Amino acid sequence: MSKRNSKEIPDIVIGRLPVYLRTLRLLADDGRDVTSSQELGEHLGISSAQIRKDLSHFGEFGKQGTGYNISFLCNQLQKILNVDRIWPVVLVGAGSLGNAIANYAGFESRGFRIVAIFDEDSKKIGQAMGPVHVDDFAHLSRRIEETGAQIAVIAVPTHVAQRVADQLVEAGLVSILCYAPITLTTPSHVRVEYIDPVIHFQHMTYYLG
Amino acid sequence: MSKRNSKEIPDIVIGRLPVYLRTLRLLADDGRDVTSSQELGEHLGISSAQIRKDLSHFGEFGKQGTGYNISFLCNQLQKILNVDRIWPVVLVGAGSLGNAIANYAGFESRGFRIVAIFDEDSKKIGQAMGPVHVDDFAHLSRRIEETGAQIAVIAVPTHVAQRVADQLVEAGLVSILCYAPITLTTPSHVRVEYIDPVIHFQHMTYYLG
DNA sequence: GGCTGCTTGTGATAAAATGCACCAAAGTTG
DNA sequence: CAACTTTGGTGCATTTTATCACAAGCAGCC
Repeated sequence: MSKRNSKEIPDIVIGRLPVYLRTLRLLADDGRDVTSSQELGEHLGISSAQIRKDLSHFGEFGKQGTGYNISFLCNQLQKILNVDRIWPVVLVGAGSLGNAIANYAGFESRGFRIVAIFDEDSKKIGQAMGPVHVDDFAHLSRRIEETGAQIAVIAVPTHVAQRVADQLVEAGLVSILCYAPITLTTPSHVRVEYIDPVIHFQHMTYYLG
Repeated sequence: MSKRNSKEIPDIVIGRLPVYLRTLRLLADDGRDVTSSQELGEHLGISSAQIRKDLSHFGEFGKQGTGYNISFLCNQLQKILNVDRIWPVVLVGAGSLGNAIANYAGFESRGFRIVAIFDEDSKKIGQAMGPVHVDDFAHLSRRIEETGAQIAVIAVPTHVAQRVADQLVEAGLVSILCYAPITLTTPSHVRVEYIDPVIHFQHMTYYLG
């Protein structure tokens, strides 16, 4: 039976589902039709029991003796994660990082599309970048309304990141992925996640003695 | 008393230290001299008790009634994380993501320096990119030996990432930061961490219903 | 049809992480 | 200088997370 509604499922479990999905899609690309919690676990470096238990929060997707049908499980995970559709995403910051994100071709197949890019630098406004043209940051609210975006990416220098975040929240966005190396202060209804390579480096160097 | 040697300290604790360090440096840049576990916790959205407990694994850095001297604590954390020096890092992949990483100016102040960039595309080899010129991936081993690098960044397309990882391991690297959306298979002495924005997006969309 | 060999889903159990309460030390105030 | 406030460090309780172990289900085969 498919278990309780969302709220009670641990966030850490939700966090692993995208990794499962990513891996299953790669297996499917390899031509594979079925897999097992054991194979998946070995590939990901986690225990098969954990994978089974994680999935069991949402339903029964496998068959005893056989394992999981890959394309079926992909579909189920996509529904669970709400990526059985395309989410519009706005990007703030048209520097080299913004450019790399805008030009990345791998978003669409996994449920996301960059629908607008903003910057304050008049030299950048109007330039083509990836699928769109750089827009004036002053047009943020209007463009968010037009596109219906709920997700933003911050790729601006550290010292302006908080100000940008404030304006994104003001414009009604509720999910922010922040590449600037700073912890943002936001209202509790806004979910912020962070990407900072140096955090990973420093985690590694601890063990390098 | 400064507690047990490294091995017994939970990895999850180590993972928070770089965030503490990052935040303390920002406070210092703001001209602040002292802070408290409470202030730090509010800023980071975690409990003050957790911060105190995390730090207590390594020694006693605060003063009752006052809190923590920021520059002192920064220095201590830098020593603990071994970033009281500059670590050479090699980057594989000179596409737009590689370019963004190579041009990022924020590494040096936090303990890292890109000392080489590799690609297989002869049109890119020789180009200036950030602080160095793109080198032939075939020269990997030699350049790693010359630079003494132990850390690598993978910024190549998904379908070549595993092959690149194999060669990095072959060349003796023990720490890999992978931007490709794939879980790499490596020997157990190699530490791999991942950055994949879509994983974060999908985590967010779960809650966007 | 009835074995045999796998694999799932899950309740029970173990381990780990977090939060809480307290005390001593340091600073502050009047 | 004494009462009061603030804050870090620490042992304990609680909560969360991961692991174990096994009954039950399915597939293939003789």
